[in-house]
Amino acid sequence: MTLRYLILGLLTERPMSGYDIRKSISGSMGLIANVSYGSLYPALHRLLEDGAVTVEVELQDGRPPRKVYSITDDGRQEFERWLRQPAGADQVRREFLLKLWLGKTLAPEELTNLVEHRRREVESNMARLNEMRNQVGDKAVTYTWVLDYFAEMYQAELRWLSSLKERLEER
Amino acid sequence: MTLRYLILGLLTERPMSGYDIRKSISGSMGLIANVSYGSLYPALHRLLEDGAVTVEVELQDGRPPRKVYSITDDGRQEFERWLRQPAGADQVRREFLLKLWLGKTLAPEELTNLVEHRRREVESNMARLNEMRNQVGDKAVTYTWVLDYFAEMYQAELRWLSSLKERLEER
DNA sequence: ATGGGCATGTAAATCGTTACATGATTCT
DNA sequence: AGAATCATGTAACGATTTACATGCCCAT
Repeated sequence: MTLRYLILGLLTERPMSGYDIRKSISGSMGLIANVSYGSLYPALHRLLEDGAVTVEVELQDGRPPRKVYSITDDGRQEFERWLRQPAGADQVRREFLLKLWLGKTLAPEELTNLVEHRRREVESNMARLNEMRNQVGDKAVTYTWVLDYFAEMYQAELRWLSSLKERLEER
Repeated sequence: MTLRYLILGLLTERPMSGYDIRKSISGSMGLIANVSYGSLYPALHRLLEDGAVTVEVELQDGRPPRKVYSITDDGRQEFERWLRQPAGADQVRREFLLKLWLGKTLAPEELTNLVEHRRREVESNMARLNEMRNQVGDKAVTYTWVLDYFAEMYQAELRWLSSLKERLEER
């Protein structure tokens, strides 16, 4: 259901095709959302049916036609209503934590592997985050705040991971 | 799919009924997982079909019979295999962040509301976490590690929230 | 008496991913 | 020559939530 509002939110900035939306999400918003066409296109059709968006087909030669969606007043209102409603609870699943939690039969070096693997992942996420920071461009302030959020989280996790590593080495 | 392994993991400790499993999860594991009966019972039936668990029915008077599930050797092996496989990517959705990200039309005080609301939630999560810490009992060490993880994360988020609040007050 | 705990389950609805289908153009 | 980009979509499958259905016991 949040995909609906994510789309509406993006369309408040400028009209876009499904393809554009996809690119936009996996680009700058890749950290908090990711979408496949299999969910995106049906969601757009649904929004159209509900009158929250309109389409205009742009014919191109040598390319499939682009269907450019624009948000309507109704859509804007729906989006603004959602924005002001209290946010739903987080839905988080970290398989890594589950394995750690249930991993009491793992040998110390297997635990170390698990932890090391995680560390590498967090570090690669952090690298990606820093790239984003270097190309902020004309994005809204709120964008930088969200980047800061992830920076804090990654740093905290790295701290935790290294203290965990120490405890594992002490045996 | 992780529900399958979560169940198996819990059953390595002791045989349990579906009801027990549910309680156990929403108790000590409430932070990383939550399960409804609508997914739990079918998952148990599936495990039984696959020979990963066995059942024994305990008749009780004045109560519905308990179906107590025990893990089989096959189930144990499957669980151990899963445990040693690299963990899948995190799946995280924080509606709060999405609203912040898209909230460029929100007035400063509306943003403040959003942030304050979030702070209260994080703090109540932290209180819940501290309760858990006080009743660790005979849980495995890995349990405390996971608790530490959440403590770090909550603290980091609170830091971020207060710096955000300051920036909002500066206008 | 009313709500919560005990205890099982099914059905419908929702949400999302993966894989498939198509096909031209441009970059390496 | 082959990969990536542009651009749309559907179908099958999988996971999960919510609501429904049932019914006794115990504490307030």
